[in-house]
Amino acid sequence: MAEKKPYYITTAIAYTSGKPHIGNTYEIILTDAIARFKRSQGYDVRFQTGTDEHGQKIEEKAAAKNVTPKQFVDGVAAQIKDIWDLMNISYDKFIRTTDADHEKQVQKIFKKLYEQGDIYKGTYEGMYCTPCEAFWTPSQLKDGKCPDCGREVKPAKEEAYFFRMSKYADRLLRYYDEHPEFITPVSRKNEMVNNFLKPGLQDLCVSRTSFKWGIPVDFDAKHVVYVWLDALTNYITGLGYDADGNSGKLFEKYWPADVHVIGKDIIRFHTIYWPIFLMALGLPLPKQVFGHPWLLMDGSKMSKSTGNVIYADELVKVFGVDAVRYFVLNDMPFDNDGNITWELITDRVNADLANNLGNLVSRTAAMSLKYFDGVLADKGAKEPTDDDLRQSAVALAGKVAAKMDEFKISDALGEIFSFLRRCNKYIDETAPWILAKDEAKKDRLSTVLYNLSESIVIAASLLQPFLPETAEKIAAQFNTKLRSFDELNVFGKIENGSKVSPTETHLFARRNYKEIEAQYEQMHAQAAKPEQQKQPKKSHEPEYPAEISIDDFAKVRMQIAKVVACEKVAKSEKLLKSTVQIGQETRTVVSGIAKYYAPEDMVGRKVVMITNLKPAKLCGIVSEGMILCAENEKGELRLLAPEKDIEDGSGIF
RNA sequence: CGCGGGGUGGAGCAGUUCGGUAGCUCGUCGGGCUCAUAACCCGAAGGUCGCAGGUUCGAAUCCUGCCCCCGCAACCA
Repeated sequence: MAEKKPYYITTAIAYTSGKPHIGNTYEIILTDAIARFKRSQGYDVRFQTGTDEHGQKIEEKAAAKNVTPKQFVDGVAAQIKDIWDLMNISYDKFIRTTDADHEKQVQKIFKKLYEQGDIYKGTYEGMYCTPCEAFWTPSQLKDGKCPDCGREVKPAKEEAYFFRMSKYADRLLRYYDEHPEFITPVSRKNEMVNNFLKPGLQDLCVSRTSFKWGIPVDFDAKHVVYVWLDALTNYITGLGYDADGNSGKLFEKYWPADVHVIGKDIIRFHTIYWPIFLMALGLPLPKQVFGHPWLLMDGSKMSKSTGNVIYADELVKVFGVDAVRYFVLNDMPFDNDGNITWELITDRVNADLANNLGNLVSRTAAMSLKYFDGVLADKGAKEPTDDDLRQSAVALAGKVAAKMDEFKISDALGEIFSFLRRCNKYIDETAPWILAKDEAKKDRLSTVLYNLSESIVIAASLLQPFLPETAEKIAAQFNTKLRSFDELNVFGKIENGSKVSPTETHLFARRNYKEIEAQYEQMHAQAAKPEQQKQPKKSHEPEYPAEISIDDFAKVRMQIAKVVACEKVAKSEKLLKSTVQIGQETRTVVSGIAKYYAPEDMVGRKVVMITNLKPAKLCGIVSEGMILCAENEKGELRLLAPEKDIEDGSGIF
């Protein structure tokens, strides 16, 4: 037997800052489908995923929850793993950047690069943006602010280690040229070249002293390794790479990776920094980096603060694992962002999975049982229409593989489902129920049902990478096994005399959207109803406790305030900065009402204000309170005002 | 001029690299069938391909200008 060809595929490791939503989960499903497909083609696949667990953000989140960073990431990593398992992900290795062997290797790699002169110690003098953990040169600043986040930066000097990126830039460009498939889709390549390589690569700062939750630089304890050097190397440490040259067998076998599947937002790290790190280590570069698009919720990016997050486990509760896998795989365009709504997924599941696939299986099985007690047999009673079906069936694997080679998952599924449609049509063409009425046509009827069953099993075998559970169920119903890829060019492998089992439950139930809506509401008793999503896209209903005590209410100090001056906050669409009089006191308050009130409308008004709210900085202005407004579903705002005039400073009870 | 993505029948998308009769799925309407999960099969209606110019025998596709949407970032006290 020929040696199986190795195939190493990875996802980006998930950042353990919180529970991943369906958009994050898409990546692992996508990678799983590719990995399973390659396995079915006979590759010796190794599929690695995992979690990225270091960094300042984690340190802060853990502190906020009063747990150690390690406790915090243990919790989130377990949650992530649960979701991966729920989604039936066939990973071979789940690496965590807090794994002892990974940490040790990162330290060794850092040291090695330092000793060979690729990493050097320097001082960073520049403008530091605390939230971004990033230094910027004066020329990089935008209006004197952080070009990344727009916030204030302050001059700072810090000892830091740097990586000599520029040294490798030419080699990298050459690699791009010699390997046109390296960055997929290609449209992203130009972005990298024009934005980062052509202007000249800056040396990259690869250590931090501003926080502790990271892998310590072992020869300089003040420093922790910059998170990208830590995270990216997971792809080799997970294979047992050793910087001293004692790498394990897995590494020898699987490196370089065949493909890193990642989100389009981190293409830069995977196509510039990662290859350069590898060059410095003297290792071959990954063959391909596939930057997939994002899954959007009803047209906008999912985020907790906008309240439009959908989680995989919720979807699974409603639709089942394979339906969710199918939806994200099928509805994601190749290089455009995809879109998910409860309505879209309902329609998709009904049309493709219940009507086309499920019903085909169910009607075929039902007829076999009804006419032949479930016994399948090719009686050789052929007719011309069979040829087209059989040809389509044996051609299918090749078509699917061609699409998969380009990572056009949706197109690959499209091939399979259009074949299933062909099968449904075949039933119409042959009209088995008419054949059944004529005893002389028994053999023809048997042949027709055999052809159908055979076609279904072929389709199911090809569906296995995408819908693993469903494919197994179909094979079980036809009392056969799913076929490997290279068995799919033959039509007629079901043994004569095999038996079909009755349909116990449908593969996929047809769902109506109202039902889904009700179920969703049940899960989210408090959250916005699906059909309301469209209007207040950005509004988010706070979750109120059922009741509060009078003491809770008494904590809020509200007073009448008089607006004495007001101006628009430059650089902001929504903010007004008002100066208000509250009795003797004057305060500044920033309010997000610019769309509904002009500054000149505000001056002279008496408004209701919370005066003991902790001051907060908005757009660099300290806001010392909150002006109360009513907000309707459309997000329109109306100021609250005393019904008759009353002195400013008056309390509200 | 911050960076990036996008605007194609009611919905979701393909087609744009290398110009040549505008395509798929869903929905709608009409018909057929009854094995099947109100399913399946056939047919039809429905598009000035964001707008305006230009190049060309010919533009969704190339060029110029403009409009709108979204993401990043900021932000709703």
